[in-house]
Amino acid sequence: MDDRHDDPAAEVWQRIRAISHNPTAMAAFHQITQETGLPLAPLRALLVLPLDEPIPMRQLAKRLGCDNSYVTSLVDALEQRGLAVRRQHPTDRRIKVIMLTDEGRELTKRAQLADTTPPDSFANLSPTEITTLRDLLRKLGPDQT
Amino acid sequence: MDDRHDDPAAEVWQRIRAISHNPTAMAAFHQITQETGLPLAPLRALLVLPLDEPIPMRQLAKRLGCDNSYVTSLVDALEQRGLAVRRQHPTDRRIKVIMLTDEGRELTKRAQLADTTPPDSFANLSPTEITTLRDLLRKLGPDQT
DNA sequence: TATTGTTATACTCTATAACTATA
DNA sequence: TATAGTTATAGAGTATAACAATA
Repeated sequence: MDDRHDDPAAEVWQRIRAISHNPTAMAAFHQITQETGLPLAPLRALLVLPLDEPIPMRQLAKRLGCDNSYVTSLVDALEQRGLAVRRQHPTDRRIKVIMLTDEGRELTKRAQLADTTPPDSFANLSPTEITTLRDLLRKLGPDQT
Repeated sequence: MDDRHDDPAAEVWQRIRAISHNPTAMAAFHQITQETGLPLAPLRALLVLPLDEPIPMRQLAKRLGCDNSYVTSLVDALEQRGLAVRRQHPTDRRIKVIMLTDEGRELTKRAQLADTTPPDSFANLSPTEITTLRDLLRKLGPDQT
């Protein structure tokens, strides 16, 4: 009657995507965008910004896997809201480094927590089941150093 | 040294998202967009279109979980490329039904295959491991009738 | 000459509001 | 009056190409 789950591998694949796209999984994140008015993309940019150490724009582009020109607008959005500032690189004057403000640091920590906290349904699994699941997922790689 | 995996649940959560966003997982899909020039969103729309039975625009909007006005542009894109056609509903003249063409049907089947085929790394798991994984993921819901 | 960042531009994705035709 | 679809518009996300300043 239900032919979607004939193939266990297909069901696994479908479920992995369903869980990761689960709206409740992104709820905390969207909550932040509501409160701050900061769009999702700049908020994500915060996740790859070091809390303490300034990094060049170019480095941010590499971490986000996006174009340099797009980083300009991303950092514009952060700077407009006082979450980050651009500074001159001490030796190479072509480079601008981006650095979180205190406010930006607080928001970043909050975003990181929202980003790494598993959905509530994880409570349905025992610790043993979680480690079994972890070991199986490790085999699906990619290796995460 | 590596403090990302202290918490097994956090690692599971991270890996679930990493696997589902794996670029190679979307490669077949992007391959189709390259070949056909059809953007990603209209291609996804094909996935929820029945192969044989025409459905109203409104129904398509519901299946995609998007606004009616957006369906208009989605179907425009499909129609411009000869993948689907609009027809009058036989009894209610407000309604337009959308129906796949032969070409659209072929592309849809190809897209469905690309969408449901698990990544190659699934070969790293034995059939037993796959079913174990499936059972654990079922507990993470949501229930999928 | 090569590199860093910015600007201008354009395309995709998607929603809201106003509108037309039909029920 | 309510419903189906369309149009106009706008904002978010993102890239390419041309450009300025610096190395």
